Amino acid sequence: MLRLTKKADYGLMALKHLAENPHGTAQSAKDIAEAYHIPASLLAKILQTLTRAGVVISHAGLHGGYSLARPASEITAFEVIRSIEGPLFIASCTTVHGDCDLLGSCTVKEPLRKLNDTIRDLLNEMRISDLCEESKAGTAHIRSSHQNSLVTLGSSAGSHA
Amino acid sequence: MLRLTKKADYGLMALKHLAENPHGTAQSAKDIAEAYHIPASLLAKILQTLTRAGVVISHAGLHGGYSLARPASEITAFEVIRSIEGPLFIASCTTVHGDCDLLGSCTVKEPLRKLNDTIRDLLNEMRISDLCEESKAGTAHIRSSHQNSLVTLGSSAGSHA
DNA sequence: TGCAACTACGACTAAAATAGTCCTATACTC
DNA sequence: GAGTATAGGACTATTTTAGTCGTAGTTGCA
Repeated sequence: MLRLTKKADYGLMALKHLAENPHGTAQSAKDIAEAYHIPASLLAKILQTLTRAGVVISHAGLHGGYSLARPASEITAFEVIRSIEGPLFIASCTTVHGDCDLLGSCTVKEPLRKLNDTIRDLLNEMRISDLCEESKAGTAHIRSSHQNSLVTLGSSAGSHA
Repeated sequence: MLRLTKKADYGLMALKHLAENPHGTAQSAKDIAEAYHIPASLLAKILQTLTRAGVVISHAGLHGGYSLARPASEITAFEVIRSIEGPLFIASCTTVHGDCDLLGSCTVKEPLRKLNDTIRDLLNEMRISDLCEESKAGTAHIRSSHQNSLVTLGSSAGSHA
């Protein structure tokens, strides 16, 4: 449920890759794509989108490529995903303007809007630098301040699969 | 981003409808579908799925239909969505078994898994009865304990297109 | 100056998921 | 047994996602 598209996945991976690049030098879409075995031309388009969104900086020409526009700690997962996937809403009936196909007859829109806000907020607090820490530190923490209110549910959720 | 399918939407709406049914008598898929202007045959299939999942009880024959298998307060949004959409994971590369298309090369799987867990937990705490309260009480609260830490971002998210 | 390596971007095709329909069988009530 | 309902599989249509291609523009360097 609630799936990210591959493009968003690839985008996050590429940004993480750039963030981990020690020298901050530009890396070509092709090189990054090869590192993760993803289609180079597709990743190129994704990085172009992220360039327009101001998340990365592009550098054309020989030895060109992409680099982060800001420190990894200042780039949120939310802006990356929204840049790539566009502004969507969890309830499929609702559009950007808050409209609803079903108009008055849709009764779940409001409750879902709150859920949507919460998820957006979670993504807003997740940074590219967090992705790096995760893989380095083994099992880390996305945000310690959340843990008391949110991660409590880890136990109550054991009933799935 | 992170969109629910229409089927899940319809399913939640139908369950909310059943939960609000004062007498607890069975309601036919056709009647519910007409109330919300959604395709009757599609809703019928969704309700059949929910029947198999043990969320609703079906009653064939004249004056038959569907009713909740349990009190609305004991049915979570999570089980409804998972029943309808199947067990998915937020990272598109990951399957039910925790596999990843990209295998070792996917670096964002782990951090996203935590996000996935958190979202699942949120859905687990959201009950059908909550959907009903929302629309009655006007603007209610899914979980008051969330508001201080999360809903702050409503403002910070206004910066996009 | 000219080539090679890169980004930029729109048009396009392919594949997969979602949405919705149809048909037949079966169950139940009156 | 007639009528109304669920059960469910097969099917089609639509939309979204994924990925490709071609061309144009930019830059660095020999």
